[in-house]
Amino acid sequence: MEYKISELAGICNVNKETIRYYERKSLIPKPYRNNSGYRIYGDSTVKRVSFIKKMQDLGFSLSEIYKLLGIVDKDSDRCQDMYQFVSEKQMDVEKKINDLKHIQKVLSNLKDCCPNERDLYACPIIENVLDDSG
Amino acid sequence: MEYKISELAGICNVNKETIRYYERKSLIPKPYRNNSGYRIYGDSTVKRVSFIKKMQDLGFSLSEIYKLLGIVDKDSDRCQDMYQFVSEKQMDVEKKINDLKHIQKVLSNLKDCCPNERDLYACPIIENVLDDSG
DNA sequence: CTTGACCCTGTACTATGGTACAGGGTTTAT
DNA sequence: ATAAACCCTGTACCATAGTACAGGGTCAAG
Repeated sequence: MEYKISELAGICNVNKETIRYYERKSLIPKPYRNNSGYRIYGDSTVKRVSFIKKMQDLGFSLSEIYKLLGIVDKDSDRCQDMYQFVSEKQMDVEKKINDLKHIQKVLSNLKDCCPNERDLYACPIIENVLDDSG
Repeated sequence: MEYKISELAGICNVNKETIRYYERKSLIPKPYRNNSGYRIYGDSTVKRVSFIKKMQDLGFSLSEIYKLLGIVDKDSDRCQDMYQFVSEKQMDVEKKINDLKHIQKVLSNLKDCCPNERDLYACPIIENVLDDSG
């Protein structure tokens, strides 16, 4: 399948300016241009933009994602120190999961303890986040 | 205990400009000032700044944190719609944990499959992130 | 054959979350 | 009593991740 920029943007649920921005930042390859100079994308770019968005949601920065995409692109420069980079990310992700589980408990307590919307501001539970977060 | 701005910043491991920035943004209360106009903080601010940093690491924005702190401050304005806000955040957090678990698997596969650092850029596993991320 | 919906480039602007001065006062150690 | 190491305000600047707009070309329908 072939897509013009707005179609790609629509499928990936991003602004088309974002697509051009990713191109400037070399996060996606320079696409084929038709006779009018329009950018024409294939399915691999759909996947790639979706991947970028996914990773971003999970707290990876665009420069980290750029590095990870070095593997996809088989770019030996960007793959320098990739092993260590992946190891560090593993630890980050581990920690993030644990912290999020804690937050999950706190949010859940927050609701259980104050089922009445009006009472929330007096709820003592939020203090636990502070107490446990050190 | 009482702390001057640099002490607070040191304990919380943030820049002292960040502390003043949080004050401007009303994320921390305006502190007591001594005779020289110096900001003097107590332990509650240590907790509060730590909480802010913790939540930030977990993907909450400062404006979301501001809202959550409305409970601590018993501010009925900021607590408007808090119940719904917390419910939404619960779902976000749930989703984030699941996605991070997936990333964890991918990162782990990435290392297992290519124990030689030089081979990483040829590793086929990263494609899975793309394939599974839709 | 023109109107509207696209596309292009280039540049400027935005929000978020800080960070870095400049220009001045205070405190502390020698 | 003076230098180093703090503190103050105010403003400017930075990176990240976009978003908007000006000024112009292209294409498809009526």
